[in-house]
Amino acid sequence: MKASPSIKRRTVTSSVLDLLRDRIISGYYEGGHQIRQEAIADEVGVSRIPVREALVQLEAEGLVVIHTHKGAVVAKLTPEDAVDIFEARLIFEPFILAKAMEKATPDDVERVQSAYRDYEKALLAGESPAILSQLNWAFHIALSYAADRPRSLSVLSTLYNSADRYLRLQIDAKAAQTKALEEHSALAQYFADGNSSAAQKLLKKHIADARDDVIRGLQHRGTKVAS
Amino acid sequence: MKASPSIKRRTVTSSVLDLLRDRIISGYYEGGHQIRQEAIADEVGVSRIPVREALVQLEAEGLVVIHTHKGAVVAKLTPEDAVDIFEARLIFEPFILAKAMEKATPDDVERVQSAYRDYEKALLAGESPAILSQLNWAFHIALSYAADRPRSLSVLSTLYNSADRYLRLQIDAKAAQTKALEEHSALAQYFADGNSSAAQKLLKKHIADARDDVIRGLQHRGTKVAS
DNA sequence: GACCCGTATATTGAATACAAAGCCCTCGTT
DNA sequence: AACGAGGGCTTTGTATTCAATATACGGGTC
Repeated sequence: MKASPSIKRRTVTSSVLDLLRDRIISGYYEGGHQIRQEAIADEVGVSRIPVREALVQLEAEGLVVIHTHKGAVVAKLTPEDAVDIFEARLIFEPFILAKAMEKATPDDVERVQSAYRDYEKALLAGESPAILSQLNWAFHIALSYAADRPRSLSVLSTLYNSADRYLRLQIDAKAAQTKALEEHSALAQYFADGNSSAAQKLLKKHIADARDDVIRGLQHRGTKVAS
Repeated sequence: MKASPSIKRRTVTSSVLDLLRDRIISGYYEGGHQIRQEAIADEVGVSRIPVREALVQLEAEGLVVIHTHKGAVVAKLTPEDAVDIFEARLIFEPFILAKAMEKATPDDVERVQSAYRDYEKALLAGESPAILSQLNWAFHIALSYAADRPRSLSVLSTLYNSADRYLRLQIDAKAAQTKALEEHSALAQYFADGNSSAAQKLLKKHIADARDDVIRGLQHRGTKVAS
């Protein structure tokens, strides 16, 4: 089974899907925002059918909630939801990492190193949060790649997208990004050394810290986001 | 499998979704089976639109794979996929169980007991595999309910549906069901006693055994299913 | 003035109709 | 006979159109 998600030809539905997902994750659409099918359709210059299908997929990803005959609303960001997501990652990612490290080849090690360098380069270049987020995720993907577990990867990917929404509203994004870089450096080293237990431990801390930062941030914002 | 019975009004898409999901999980559609939109539409007496939307959701659940301009194919059952799914559950479910037990109230205990009795009753009554599977899942849901983690539950639910496909082709279903009943009994007891570590340990064994049974079964069937 | 109920409108759900891509078979060439 | 080009057929992707439902507004009643 060759996991090749890119073989899918570009379709209108997928374009709309990417557009909407990006707007939700980036915070352009805030939690509670109602997404009107026709508004999107008119804006992009397509019919409502691809928009509908994109929304269905977004609901499966947990980014929107669809109420029958009432339409799609961007999922709200709450502390409870953040804990739900980040702790799921907390349990899951180190497990996948362990599986990956069991089977990792030199190519896999190089993939991790490369992903690390890409992130570092982008951070130093002062790239946008969107770019950094993407490369951050690419690094985590690289860590998991060798596990060769499409299902688990899919679960992780969904969780990450939702987690990213919370990460994007960090107050001091710069500090978080720099901290991430340092931890990625160590993770990449442990990966290369085959030190699985150290890698897992650090990854857990990495995610737990992110969770705590997010929670703190949400409390700081008060009820503004919750409701 | 009725995730949200009361909230969402019954829609054609959801009916088709349930129908197709059921056919895939039950094995009526084998892995590799091509699902023609128009065939389903004609059979049910609806247009292709709801069928398409149902297929999109099924792809998100990992039950079908959609190739652009080529259509939907029922996901194949392979040993690698089974390991992927069952080990994801193996890591995830005990974690959710622990979270649930931290917060469980007497009502939650009663919910687990009730789910256990329902399964026992159905097994003794010689109910169909479909019914037993549903009640089996209902028991696991009951164990997780108190955790109050919708995201994690959703992940678990998806994993379980796919896992169920493998469980359904067990050679000796009766033996597995009886074994499950015994383990459920002990799990329910640990839950009631608040013995979290014992419960987690048993749940892990429960899932690991299921994984091993499934793998054995797949090997026994040889290449017939794999290809 | 508050509340209930019907109607009007906006928005989604589904069906029909049209466009485009993939597949398969034929036919011609070598 | 093997191979490749082309065309027709099948199936999916998208647009357009019609139907059903929820929300908002207004009139009537107490």
